[in-house]
Parts: sequence; structure tokens; C-alpha cells
Amino acid sequence: MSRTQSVPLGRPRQYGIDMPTLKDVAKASGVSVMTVSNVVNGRPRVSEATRQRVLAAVDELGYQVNLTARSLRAGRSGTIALSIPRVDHPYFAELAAAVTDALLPSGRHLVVEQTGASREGELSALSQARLQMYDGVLLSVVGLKDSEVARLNGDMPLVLLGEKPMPTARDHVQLGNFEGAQLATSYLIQRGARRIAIVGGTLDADHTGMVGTRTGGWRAAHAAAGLDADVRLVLPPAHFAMAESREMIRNAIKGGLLVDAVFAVTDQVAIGVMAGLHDCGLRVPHDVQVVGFDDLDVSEHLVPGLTTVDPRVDLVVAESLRLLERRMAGEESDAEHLVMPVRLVVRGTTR
Amino acid sequence: MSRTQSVPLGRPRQYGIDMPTLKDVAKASGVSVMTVSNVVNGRPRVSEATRQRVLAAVDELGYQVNLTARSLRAGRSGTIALSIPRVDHPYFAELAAAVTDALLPSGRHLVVEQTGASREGELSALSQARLQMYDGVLLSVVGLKDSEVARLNGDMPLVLLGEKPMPTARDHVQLGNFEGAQLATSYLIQRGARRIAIVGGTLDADHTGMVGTRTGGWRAAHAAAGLDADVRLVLPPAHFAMAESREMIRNAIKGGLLVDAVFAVTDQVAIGVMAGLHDCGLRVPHDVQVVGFDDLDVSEHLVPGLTTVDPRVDLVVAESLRLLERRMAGEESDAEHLVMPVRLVVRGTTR
DNA sequence: GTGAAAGCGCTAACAC
DNA sequence: GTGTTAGCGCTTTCAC
Repeated sequence: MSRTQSVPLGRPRQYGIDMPTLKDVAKASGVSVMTVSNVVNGRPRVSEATRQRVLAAVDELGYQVNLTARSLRAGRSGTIALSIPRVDHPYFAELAAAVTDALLPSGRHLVVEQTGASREGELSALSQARLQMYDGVLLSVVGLKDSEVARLNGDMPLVLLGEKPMPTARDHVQLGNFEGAQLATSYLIQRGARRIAIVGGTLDADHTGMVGTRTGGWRAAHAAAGLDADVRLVLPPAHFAMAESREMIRNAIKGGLLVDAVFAVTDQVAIGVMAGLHDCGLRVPHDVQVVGFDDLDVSEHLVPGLTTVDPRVDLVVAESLRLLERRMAGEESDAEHLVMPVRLVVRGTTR
Repeated sequence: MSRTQSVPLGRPRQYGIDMPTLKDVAKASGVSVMTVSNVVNGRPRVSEATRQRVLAAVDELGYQVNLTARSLRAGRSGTIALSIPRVDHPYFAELAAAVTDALLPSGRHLVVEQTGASREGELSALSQARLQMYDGVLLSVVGLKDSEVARLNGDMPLVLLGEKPMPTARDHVQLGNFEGAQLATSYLIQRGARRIAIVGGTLDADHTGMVGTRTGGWRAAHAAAGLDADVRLVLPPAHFAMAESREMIRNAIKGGLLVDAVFAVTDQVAIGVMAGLHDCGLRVPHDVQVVGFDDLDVSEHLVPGLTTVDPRVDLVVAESLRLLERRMAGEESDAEHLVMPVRLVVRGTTR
């Protein structure tokens, strides 16, 4: 009697023809919706005959489960979100790909959200409302302050990635920024460099954040070698773009800055630096050695190949997902704050 | 009386504390859920006093709309999906970023789905069920056959991107593959090249798809110049990876292949080729000229800068979104099939 | 201006 | 094994 025929309450526009529902399949196969649900979800106690009949109807009508409805009812969406600033920053793209690959065996679904690397973007991408649609979120924080991150609903499974200080109450995985920068700079010193510019570094006293920490590593390597870290060697581009870095090193050198090596805070910056050095007629590594940070896919195939810090994204991803799975399983253990190890990959831009 | 206190029907696990609902806000502010809904959605007929009271309660309880529920009821999610093979393929990453930027002013939300460039991946990412969660989908097809794409629900707003033949019933935007390849090859011929390898080309007679079409352009340019396109110059890597392309050109040259130029079907391939040529002691562009296709961000900053075909992703994105908006608005006009113009960007890898 | 009722499509719980 | 009931949180409809 309660068939949905004259649609009393305007069925929301599904862009044309309505998709068949469990009810339709139930009607077509002469069973209850619950039985159809059981079949569709592969639950045990269904007789083979019924199963076949239902499956036939599913097939004929082209039934597909409505994930929104399931999600509303079940409280789980089966989807994890990875929130990164932008996919066209190769480091984040490679991170996203690594997460996707790592998630493949688990059968979970991943979507990538872009925040735009701004506070506003992150705030909107991270609105509780949005996040609620996912079973778990891997959040790469760039713009937000830790106090803002701390305001996020504590009950949502969330693992933080990124190089800023984070609320202690949340799981957080970060790269060995300090260690990597120190490693890179020490290696340059060891290879004879004495005037090592840091492109993408900061003069700021704040030694937190990706830039601050890496600059700290650069400083520490100098100190460890008993060398002076000349502040004029700190070149701070506003973004970490190739074009900008290229121009910055070029201007510095044309302006008379003496440099026999560059530690670029990212491989993107390093690529710009290599181009800029070439613009100045300087040869890499003969005149100026270069070390980057990120070990992008492309870095291996530059000419010469870029010596760089491998941030071990594989470890970052594995640990992050371990922590996230734990939270999604409802575990309430103390938050972990991990700093992954890094390693130096030596290629042709160093002597 | 009907307060949710002893949860008769197990409220689905929302990972801990329940989020407040409209009902909670309604109770707290002494109005009906409907009024709260009206306030929350900024609908007109609500008295200022009521609005303030509701807003206060929203604030106090930290209410956030449940997008899943809204989506189920309203039939719209406010979200668009961009489905691409992988985000760590720079071309797709840049495409995704371009879509994101283009969508920004509209206030729409975008999520990126990765299909993994396989038929299976695409089929699963494209299950009707998944797609139903979005108001519109921009689908970059790689693995699927057009017949499989054709089976997708015709009522879902969907615009196809990609270089394969597509069902005529769906909107489809593609790059000027043939034109670009011809442009690149003709330019090389014009610059004196006579032995132009195509790395990433195919010997297949099938002249559809990205590879087939670009190989066709390479062939056509030869024909137009009255030259012979030597099939030994067609080097077909299985994927479009840098490492693979590098090895392939290296082996070919060590194996005695005479080459004075390379048309690489993508910039990724071109980067591998440049590295491979360097491995062989050949100089670019002095000994071998190189032209790519994609005009990636990095291509400008390689040393030497890569001459390449700019696929005008900006146009592709603008047109795709125009078509998608039209479908989302419910327009039923005939499907459009667009091929965007391209242009050659001349840099240092050609003479 | 405000609210009661209905129900989007699905599943947990429990009856038979 | 199968069906019935009761909602998940929201918005549409329509009465007041």
C-alpha cells in the first residue's frame, strides 16, 4: 500500500531518471528490503534460491547502493581523506600517491582534498562538517596554527602530517627536517664547500616550521664544523617556486654574493637554483655544489642528478596510516609524535 | 519525551561523543528543528530575535551541519569530483590544480579521486555508487573502453577528458594531440633534424588514443616534408616513466640507432630522454634536439629549457567546467566534443 | 514567521 | 532464513 508512486514529497532531483533503490529490487524479486540488503552486503543467512532471485533483480534494474544513505545510517563512509595544500606541489603529489598505494591492499577508498596552503583554505577544507564525511583524515597542515588545529573535534580519527608544531593531543608524523638539513650541509662542508647559501631559508629567529627547522640544521652543521654561518647566505624566497628561486640566486650572485654551494630547502627550489646558476654561467658541481631536500622522482633524472635528502615518505605514510587505523578502530591511547629518519642520496650535483 | 537518551536503536558509532544535531539546537533554543534549519541555511522568513537565539545555541553547542544527511535529503552534495589516474603524474597534478583554481570563484568544493590508470581502478572509482555522491564529475579516462564509459548512468553530469575515442553521447574535451605532435615534429624538421626518434610512440596501426594520435602527428609531419618516417625510430616504452625512457633511448643509441632529434610524447619522457642522451655523452641540443609535450612547470627550468607543446590545460579546464555546469544545471543539449588548440613553446633543447 | 509530518535510502535489532 | 520496526539528520511541503 505504501508504494512510492505519486511521490508526495518531491523526490530530490537526481538529474533525470531515478536510480532504483532497495525497495525497487525488493518489489521486483518479491522479498523484503532487508533481505535484499542482506544479499547485497553478502551477509550469511540467505537461501541460495533467494540470493539468486535478488541478484537477478539487482542486475536487471541496475541497482547500485546509495553510499550517502548507507553512510548516514551506518555512520561510516569507507573513505579516508588526505588533505594537502596543492597536488601540483610535487612533494605533496608524491605523498598522495604513496598514501594511495599504501591504502590499496586495505581496500579503503581515498580522496584527496586540497586546502590551497592558506589558513582560509585549510579552515574550510577542514570544517568539521566536511571531515565528518570521512572515516579518517590525514591532514597535512601548512597554514593553520596549532591552536586552530586543536579546536578540531577530538573524536575524529585524524593524523597530522607536517613540519609545524602541533597540539600534543593529536597524533603527528613529521620529517627529519633538522637532521636532513644538517646532513645535507655537513656533506657540503665535507666536500670542501665553505660559502654555503641556503635558498628558502629564513632569518627569523623562530626555529619551528619547515623553513625554520631546516635553517636550524644548516646553522647547526656550520657550528659543528666550527664555521661561521654568514647571514648574507640566507636567501628567503616567499614561496618555494622554481622561478622565484631561480631569480633569487641569480640576483644574489650578480649582486656579488660569493657562493661555492647551495643547500636548497626543497628539490623544487634546487631545480630553480640550478637553472639560476646556469644563467650566471656557473657550472654545477664544478663551480657551485647543490643539495636539495625531498628526493622527488624528477631529481634523479636531472642533469646532473640532484644530491638530495630522501625524506622517507614511505615511512611517513606507513606510520601515519598505522596511527590512523588505530584511531579508526577506536583506540584511545596517548597521541604519538614521530619524527622519521632521513637519508642523503648522493648524485651529481656534489663533488 | 522522545529525547535520545537510552539509544534504543544503537546510534552508529560516531567515534566517541555525538555531534549535536538540529534537534539538539532546536531544544536548546526552544524552537522547532525547521526553524533552526532555516536559520542555519540563511533562509529569509525568520525573525531577528529567533535568529539570534538559534545562532547562540549553534555556537554554544558547536553545531555543524551533517553533510551526509543533507546530501541524502537534498540530493546534492555541493561537491565535484575530478577523477585522474594518479596525482604523481605531473600532467594530471597540474590539471587538478588548474581545475581547483578555476573552481575557486564558484565556491564549489572539489575532491580528487585517483583511478590508478588501470581499467579496474577506473571501474571501481567510477562505480555509479561512488559517482552518485557528487553533483558532477570530471573524468579523465585512460584505461576504460568507450563502451564501458557509455554504460555509465546517462543522467549523471559528467564530462570526459582524455585522449581516447569517447561515446558520442557524452561531453568530451581533449588536447590537440595530433596537431601538437605535428607541430613539434615539423619544427624539428625545420631546424634541420632528419632522424627524429619518437620516444613513447607506437608501431600499432591504431591511431587513436594519446600515443596513437601523437605518433600520427609525427608521421604526418614527415609526410608533409616529403620525408620518410623510419619505423626503427619509434621507441615504445610501456609506461611513460622517466627511468624507462632514459634506459630506452640509451639502449637504442648504444645499439647503433642514429638520431639527431627526439620527439618525446610527454615532458616526463623528455626528461628521461635528456638524461639518457647525457648518459651517452650526447649534448642537447648540439648533438640531439629534443621536444616534449605537456609544458610542465619544471620544463621551463631544466637546463637547457625544454622546447615543448603547451597543451593549453587552461582552455581544457575552462571548457570542461563550462560543459559540466551546463549539465549540472540540467540542460539536455547535444554532447559537445572539443579538441583544444595547442602551441609550441620554444626553449633551449632545440637549435 | 513557525512548526508538524513525511521521508531521502539505508541498516541494526529483534521477532518469527 | 526472512520480515518488521525504527530510525540516521536533514529538508520539502504545507498548515497555521
